[in-house]
Amino acid sequence: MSSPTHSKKETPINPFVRVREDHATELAEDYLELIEDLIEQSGEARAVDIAAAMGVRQVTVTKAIGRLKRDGLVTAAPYRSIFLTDQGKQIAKRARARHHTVLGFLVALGVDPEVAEIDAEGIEHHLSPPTFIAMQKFIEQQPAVA
Amino acid sequence: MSSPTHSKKETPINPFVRVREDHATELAEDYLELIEDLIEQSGEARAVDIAAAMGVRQVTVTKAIGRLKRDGLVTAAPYRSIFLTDQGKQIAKRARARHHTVLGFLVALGVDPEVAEIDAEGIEHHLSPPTFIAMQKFIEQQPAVA
DNA sequence: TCCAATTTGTAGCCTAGGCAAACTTTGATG
DNA sequence: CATCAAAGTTTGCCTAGGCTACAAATTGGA
Repeated sequence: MSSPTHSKKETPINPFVRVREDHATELAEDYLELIEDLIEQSGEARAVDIAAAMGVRQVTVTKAIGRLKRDGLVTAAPYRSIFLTDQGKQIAKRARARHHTVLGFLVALGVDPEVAEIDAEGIEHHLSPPTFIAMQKFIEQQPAVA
Repeated sequence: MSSPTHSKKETPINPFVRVREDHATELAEDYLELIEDLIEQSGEARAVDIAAAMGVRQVTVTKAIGRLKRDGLVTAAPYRSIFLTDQGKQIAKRARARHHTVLGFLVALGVDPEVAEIDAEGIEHHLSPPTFIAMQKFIEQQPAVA
């Protein structure tokens, strides 16, 4: 059962390597999703609100925004609020869809929504497409939760 | 500002804070579980094998082992192989049980075992007890997967 | 026994992501 | 329009967790 060399982009064979790669993008996704939420809810994304939501100090947000800017995911002028670039919006949208699915899945599994919300945040960045699809199928097949 | 900080700490921690805390212990758990595996499989845990399994350089293993030593989870003399302390064994045992359950759950969900193995590594560190129990129940209720 | 390959350790460097303290900018209010 | 609190930034520090390059110890084979 050696590999039939299906020319797909190589997914890391090593699970630990995969996890390390996931971690590298995970915080960025959380920030982007949060920024989009704040803009929708309150019209703008301010560092003070991001810090409160993330449970970190403002200075930590400043540094994180700097990285997001460097990577072309947000735009931000000093002392002004933060905006997503198109690329940032795309990532935020995918992150939100994934979060929504994982949350729905956990609830369908019977997990309390509050607990599901917390756990979803942890696991949503570590799902390969097949697992994601399996969760979606499970939600669809689920009879009304009694 | 009027509220004098109702100082709760146990439950409703911010999901992002929870994830940060999980990340702090996650690598240690992976190392401990791996070390135990290596000891069982080959009689001893050597840095070179740990490095290969984790997908990192040996120097990275040396540093990680140093942290585990500092935290009382392993013992290791220079140029000798690595052993788990009782506390380390306990953590490894719990980690392995969790891994096994998550893997079984994903497979029961219909995910291909190879994919499940990779995804399990990512998500097993982010499950609260209720979610864990829900997964166990799901496995039990599952009819034999044909 | 001795030597060379393997393995482990050390030194030094890097980025991410945290923090506190001090400073600057903004904007609301008299 | 002066002031001042809130918000944001800068500086400097820390740990975790990666890396390369090199040094030292161990071990197996001739």
